[in-house]
Amino acid sequence: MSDQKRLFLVDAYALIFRGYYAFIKNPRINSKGVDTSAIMGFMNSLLDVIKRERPDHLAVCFDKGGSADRVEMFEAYKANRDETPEAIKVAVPYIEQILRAMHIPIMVKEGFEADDVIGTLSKQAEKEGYKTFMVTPDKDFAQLVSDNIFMYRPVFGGGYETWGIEEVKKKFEVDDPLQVIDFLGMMGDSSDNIPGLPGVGEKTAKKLLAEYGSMENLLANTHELKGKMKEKIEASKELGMLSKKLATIMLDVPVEFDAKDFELDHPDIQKVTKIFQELEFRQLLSNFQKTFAVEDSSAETDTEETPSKENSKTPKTSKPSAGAGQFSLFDAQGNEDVIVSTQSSRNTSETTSHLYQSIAPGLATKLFIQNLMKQSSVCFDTETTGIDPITAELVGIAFSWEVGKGFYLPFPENKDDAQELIEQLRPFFESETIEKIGQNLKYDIKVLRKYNIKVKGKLFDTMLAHYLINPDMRHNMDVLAETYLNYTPISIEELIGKKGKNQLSMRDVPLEKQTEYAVEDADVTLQLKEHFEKELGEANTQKLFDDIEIPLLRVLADMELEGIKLDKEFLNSLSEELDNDIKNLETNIYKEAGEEFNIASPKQLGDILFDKLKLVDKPKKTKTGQYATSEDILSYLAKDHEIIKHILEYRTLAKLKSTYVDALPTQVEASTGRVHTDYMQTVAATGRLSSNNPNLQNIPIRTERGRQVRKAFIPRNDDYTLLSADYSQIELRIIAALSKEETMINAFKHGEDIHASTASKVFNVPIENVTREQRSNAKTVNFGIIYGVSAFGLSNQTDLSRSEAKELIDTYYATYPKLKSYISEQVDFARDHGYVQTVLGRRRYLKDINSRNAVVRSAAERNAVNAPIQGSAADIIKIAMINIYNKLEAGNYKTKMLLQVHDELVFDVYKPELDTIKSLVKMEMENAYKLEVPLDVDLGSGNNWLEAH
DNA sequence: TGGCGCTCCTA
DNA sequence: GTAGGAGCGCCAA
Repeated sequence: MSDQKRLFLVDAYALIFRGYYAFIKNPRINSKGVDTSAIMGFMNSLLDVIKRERPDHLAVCFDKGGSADRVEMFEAYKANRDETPEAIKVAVPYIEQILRAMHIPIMVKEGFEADDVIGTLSKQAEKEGYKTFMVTPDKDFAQLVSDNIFMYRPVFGGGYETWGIEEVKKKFEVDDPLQVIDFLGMMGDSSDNIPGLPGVGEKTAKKLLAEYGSMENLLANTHELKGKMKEKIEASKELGMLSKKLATIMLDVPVEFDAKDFELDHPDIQKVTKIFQELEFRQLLSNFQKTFAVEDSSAETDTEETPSKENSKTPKTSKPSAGAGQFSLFDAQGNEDVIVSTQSSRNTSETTSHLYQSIAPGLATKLFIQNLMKQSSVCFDTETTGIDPITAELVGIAFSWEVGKGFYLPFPENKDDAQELIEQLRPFFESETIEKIGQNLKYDIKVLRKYNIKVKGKLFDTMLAHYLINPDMRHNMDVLAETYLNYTPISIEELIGKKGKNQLSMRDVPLEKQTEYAVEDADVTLQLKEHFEKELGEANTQKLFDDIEIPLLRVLADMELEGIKLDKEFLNSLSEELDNDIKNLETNIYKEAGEEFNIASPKQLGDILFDKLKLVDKPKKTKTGQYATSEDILSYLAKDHEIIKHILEYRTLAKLKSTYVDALPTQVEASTGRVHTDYMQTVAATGRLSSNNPNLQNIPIRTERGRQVRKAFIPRNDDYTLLSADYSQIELRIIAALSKEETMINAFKHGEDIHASTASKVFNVPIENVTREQRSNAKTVNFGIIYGVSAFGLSNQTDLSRSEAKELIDTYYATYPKLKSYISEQVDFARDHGYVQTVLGRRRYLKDINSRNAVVRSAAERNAVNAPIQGSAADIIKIAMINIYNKLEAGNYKTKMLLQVHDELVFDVYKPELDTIKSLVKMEMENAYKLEVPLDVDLGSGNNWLEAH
């Protein structure tokens, strides 16, 4: 950096609002009931800027009395801004007080906005040779950017970005920062009540700006525009010029830049401390003291007066220059071989006594591990730098084996040192005899696997336990602790802040806090385990837990870490093709509609189709009062209107492009070059898995165009091939077996086409004479049964009328009488017991089964029918997965299991192993569970997922 | 910036 | 009629 002097001008209200909204979900209320969110948010940002940048000159600018000039120009200007929230009103006097105590000048000018004050000051400072940084998130300021004036913007996820001329040009697609005024004038700004040109949003504004360069030039050439846009803009020329004026920041405010006055001075630490204590800002106070520690010796005196523990532990030698609030993880210098007790009680819950200790490196760690190895059952919890286990690094591990007590082992940031430490723990994690307890162990296992540690021995996962005990509830630790232990753990947000704005990494949290948080989690998890252990036995789900969910956890961890290879180039070319077609459709649709609009907006689309084009007399509406434009409604109209056909195709292609073709390549993990989905083992109430980030269980297959996406999923290299194995009609087989419906069982035993067989019986024709339509209707009823049919639903799904549908269902039940009685037995069972269960005893509780509300009750009854079927199918494939996994491990195969899609498994097969694997997989899947109906598995292999099908 | 509604993809 | 996840538009806090 040059020795040019640097001036920082802070936009007070913008940062206050930002701070306030950052805490909107759980506002900071102190013991006196004052909402301090806004003050805290603002002070955090201010200290952050000072700490990072150490400015020579600094001032904070406020608005006062709104802009008289602007209000005169446009009466609606800022008129219908919402009432300022109470917390912000309270905040301002406090902030002014603090700023005065910090000796930071406050700039306000009656009748001017902070924008104008900052604009004027920065131009003045520029003339005097300063570099000015405008601290604000507000994009309006971009118009002021020059060679010596920059925006200093807090960004999503923490940190700041500096916008110079180049950045502004790029962001706004302009040639000169001054054009930002034209841009804002065209687009408008609802929060500032700048009206903008009607129908012009961000995209159009950029387009117009690129073409015309300025508002004036655009308005002078409106004859070149066409269609609706031409009309609208021509009618709004005055509004356009007005908007531009409103967006212009004034540079002639009567304020004076005074270099001396703006110099960043030593704060009056005592005064600031007093205010912070009054507000109960402990963390902020210690942060403040650290920031100014070197410059003012009174900081140390003050520190001792502070009652808070973390402050008394603030290392007095730590210089701010050492980095952004970094705390050495091993700050127990001089006695590093001793176990250091950090805190012995929580500030918030005095009712709970506990002893949480952090372990220093060296001898203390050795002694700790010796002790650890003597335990028979230990709860542990890893703390990492992020939530994605593939990129996250260990920050520490908490251990607990006695309620109320526990230890925290911090990990060094250096990779080699971290590996060295984890090696010391290897005997523990790989011990077959020590039981490991955790909440969501799949995560910890994946993290540890990256350090080349395979967790062995018995496992107890409290999240999985609770999933079996009560699948309909949520299973995160905070909820469980509150429900079962009547205890509220420290929230992660308290530690690292809300996600997004300035969220810290666990590594930035002081060791004492890490210890409290991490060990508390381990302690709570241990207590939950004791609780759930009993309940598992009572619910008779112990076997399901021990034999299915726990073993499956390791299987899933491996599948997720493995990931699947994606052909990015292929998707890119697919994207281009789609883009082409979408653009063509767009042109056609606009032509047919007579104007341009956002086809992706159901609202706008509905207005065009039904208000403007009046395609239907009485259009259907959704419950929110919009016109319904869903696929089934539109396809009904498609034969009469060309535009509908185009819209439907547009939607299909746009969806395909945005959800799959464009999204998937961005989900490829850089370090592995593969996509790693995350299987959720505890969300589906029926026992199924779900998949996300990305969801690989909903990759298109039904349409020709859509299924192309599957070609992008490929084997790891030429030595491998993809194998897909899927259960044929597993749910129908299950219902046939459970209901003991002989007719259906026999059809399966004879390998008949089940839908044709059903049609033949229901319509009373020989199976070879079944028509396509008959088969299709039979198929719909077959599926309907699984979902809990109604005549209404069936008639909606087919061309049949309500009464025809009812007749079909009646005949169906007459053909399969046992099926009918099975269904009523399930409902009766649910009424009597309050739950239904799968073949393995997985329960789903149905609290609404006896509801007096018929709609609610019917829904529960459908669940009573469907849950055991869907759930049993889930049970069966889970067994198959575990068995296959074990065989693959035992046989040391190179083949890996990659994906599960409810009734399908996908493998990356080493070609020489293909035949063996095929029969192994088929064998394990078909024999995973014995039913009276044979299970049948179809296999396919190929160079991509589509070919494998 | 977050949540909700709508739509659409899967088994 | 069952079970999910995700992208987009839109509006509010």
